[in-house]
Parts: sequence; structure tokens; C-alpha cells
Amino acid sequence: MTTPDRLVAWVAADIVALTLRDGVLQVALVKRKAPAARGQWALPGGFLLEEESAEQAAARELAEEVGLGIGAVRLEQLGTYSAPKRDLEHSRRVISVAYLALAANLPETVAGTDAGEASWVPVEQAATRRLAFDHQTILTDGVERARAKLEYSTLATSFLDSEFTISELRAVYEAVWGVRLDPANFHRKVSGTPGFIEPTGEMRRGRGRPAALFTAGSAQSLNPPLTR
Amino acid sequence: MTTPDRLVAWVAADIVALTLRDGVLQVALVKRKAPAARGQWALPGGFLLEEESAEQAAARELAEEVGLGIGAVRLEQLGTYSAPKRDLEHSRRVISVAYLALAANLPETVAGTDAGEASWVPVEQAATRRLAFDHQTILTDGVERARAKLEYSTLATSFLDSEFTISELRAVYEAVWGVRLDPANFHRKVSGTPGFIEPTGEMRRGRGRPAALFTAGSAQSLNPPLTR
DNA sequence: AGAATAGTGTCTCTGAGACAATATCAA
DNA sequence: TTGATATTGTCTCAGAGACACTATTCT
Repeated sequence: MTTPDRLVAWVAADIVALTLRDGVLQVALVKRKAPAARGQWALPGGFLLEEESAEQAAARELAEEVGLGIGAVRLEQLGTYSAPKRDLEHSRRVISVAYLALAANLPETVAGTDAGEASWVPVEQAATRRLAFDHQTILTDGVERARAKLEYSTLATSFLDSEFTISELRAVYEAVWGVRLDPANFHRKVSGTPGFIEPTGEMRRGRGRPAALFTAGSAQSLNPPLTR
Repeated sequence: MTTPDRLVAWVAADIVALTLRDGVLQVALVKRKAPAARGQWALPGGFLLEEESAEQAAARELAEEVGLGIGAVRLEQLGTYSAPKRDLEHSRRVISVAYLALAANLPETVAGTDAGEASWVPVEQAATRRLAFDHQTILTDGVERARAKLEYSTLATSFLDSEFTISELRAVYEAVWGVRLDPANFHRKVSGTPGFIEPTGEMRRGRGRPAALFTAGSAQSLNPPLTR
């Protein structure tokens, strides 16, 4: 026996996928091809299928719409958006479970089946576009979460390839936080935190003195944290 | 036109409601009266109704099942649980949006319509009970979130009445974190953080020297944080 | 040589923690 | 007076930030 006014809903998983291109924080957006909100820019995402969890759906949609292979990104749950009027385009209420994904070297975006186009857009610029549904709110929350997480977690390395220099790691912090950090103090801080980064012994040569290469360490949290 | 295998779900809001009784961290549990998982202990909660957001549903269920008036508690979204097999008792898949609620002086629990019994149970003891569905996981996540939030937010005052002493505030931290804190250093720390607590000018007299009374200040975050 | 980037040394300041000392009440 | 709790003082240590300095490459 079903209570008459109990909500029956579709459940969507939407992803705030962030990456760094040319030192600028960018987010993956798709131009909607589905009937609802057709033609508008939106976060990648889609409906959960039967027998699928929200995280599985997020990983699948990220692969289909943005071409980010499953396992290539860390997915972290952001929150769930369930306001009754958040999506008036569908015939049923839709609640959305939002995820944050941080990606390194972005394979060029791929136009998948569900989305018309997919592209990386600077976050600053995306903040001025009108996005479908409440995706502007979700984007803002996602960026803020990423900023906060850099302080007390080792998440920043997710933006980088498996080998990176300390300067590149610093560039992640500077781009996401929008600040300039002292190279000397940053170097001491990250190299002195056990488990954050591990030296490979290799060097990378560029304009000046060659820089030592590192890989991500095993630590998940930063103690004490980096301060913004 | 509906894609054939798109999930259609019921959406529940479940609440990890924590309070302090006799210096012990306790959680509100209900004995289920509904057919699904009848007789088992579970977190308070229930299904979203049409035209209701998850947070509204959480507030309503908290009022109905635990007797905590709407507005008497802060609700913070914990996360969403959507594993396909998390709830096999219902005829449809159920995904649950979990909330964290911190309450002061717990009105005695009220047996509402949906729940058979409701009572406050020490968290340590609840961790050993078999709870319905995946509520054990949700409870663990909620307690961990509360612990983390005390560090960098002013959430601890939510556990107290509108007027409290610094010792009472310290007791919150000691109970939630399960540690002993130095009274002198704690006093300096909280009274020296602008916006955390505001003196009322009143005193409360007990066993020893009377303690000054405070109310919660306007600050939401603690900078620098308290360390566990 | 000069520019550029990597990395180290050093000083100062702030805040956490240990713990002694003082204050103000009840019994 | 004694015991209990509140509050302040003081010392030490760790870490953040400013910034001078050294190291190693390219042009």
C-alpha cells in the first residue's frame, strides 16, 4: 500500500568536473541535446539507471559526455539538490546528487550520445553564463568545496599527472585559490609533510634550475593544513 | 518518452540527531512501526512528500518522530546513500538523503505516528546495535562529521542552551571528541576568538567560583580552528 | 654574464600546550 | 578553612610568513 502523496522521483547524478588548463581553473560543460532545457549549457550528468548507484552513474556520465575514463578521476559527493522547483522541464520531479571530480590533463572533450557538445570553460566565465536548472548553484558549491579541500587534503595532486614538480603543485593552489604563494615557504611546507609527495629521483629541466620530480604520496589529509 | 531503464525511486530523508545527556553523546533512534524493517531500530526519517524538499522532510520527520520543533535544531546535509541494495524491504528502490542535527536540551522523545518508540541512545551503545538498512553507516558518518565540524565551526554551541558557561562548552568538545581539554587553554582560546561567544554579563553559581555566562556569537567558522 | 627558476637559511611573530598561580564561591 | 571550579600568567615549542641568499640551468 503506497501512501498517496509520497514523492516518486527520477534521480540524476551531475558532476562538477574541474581541471587546470594554461594555469586557469576550468569546468566541463555540455550543451544539452535532450528535450529538457535543450540548447542550454549545463553540467555533465544524467539519470540513474536501475541497479546503479549515484556514484556509478556519475562515473558513467563523465565517461560518456566528457570522455574521462572511469578511474581517471576522483569522485567526491558534493551534496543533493532537491528543491521542488529546481527542474520544471521534466514530467516528474528530479532530484540531483552532485559530485566533484578533479582531473589532470584533460583528454579533449568528446561529444557523446547524451550531450551535444562538451567543452572546458574557465570557471570565471562559467559563473557569468546562465546554466540550466540550478547548475549555477551546484557549480559554485563545487568550486568552493574544491578550494576548501585543498587546505586539509592531498587532493591537489589529482589535478596533476603522475609525476610533477613542486612548482606545478604550487600552480594548482595558486589557480584554485586565486592567490600567489611564496615559493620558498611552499616548498618547505609540502616537502616537509610526510606522505604528501614522494621524490622519484628524476629531474625536469626547463628555463632555470632543473626541478626534482615527485609523485603523490599515500597521505589523504594534511596535518597541519595549508592556509589560504 | 521515458527511457525504459531509468530509475524511478522513493526518496527518504533520514536524520542523525545528536545531543548531550549527562555528558554523554547520544543519538535519537526509533523502533520501526512501518511494515519495512518493522521492529528494528533505525534513524528517524521518512519519505519526501510531493512539493517537499529533502530538508523540509527532515525537519518534519524530526518534529513528528522525536518531538524536536522545527527551528529548534540546525540541519546540515550529510550525504546521500544510493546503493541499489541498501534497502530491499520496499517495493521500489529508496535513496536516502541524510542530515545531521545537533540539539540542545532534548525535550523527552515523543512517540509519533510513524515511529513506534523514539529514544536517545548513547552513540557508543548504538554502534553495537544492528540498525535497519544502512543506518549504521549513516550514523558513523554523522558522528564523524560532527567531530570534524567542531574543529573549524561554531557548531558546538548548538548543543547548548542559549546561555552557557565556558565549562559547558568545553564539556561538549570533550564528550564529542572523547578527550580531555585543558580548562585554562580552552578558556583563552574560545574567549579570544571574535564572534564565537559573547558575554551576557550574568554569572552562574555552582560548586566553585561562579562562571560567566555567554551566548553564541555571530561567527560561523573558527579561524584558526580548534585542534582535536 | 645575465636571466630564470629551484631550493636553503634565518629571523620574527603567532598560537598551542604545559602548568603554576590567583580568584571566588559553597560547605 | 578546605575543596571546588573559574580565570589569568608565564614559559616553551612548532609552524607560518617575509625575505635574503645560494644553486643550477639556458641563452
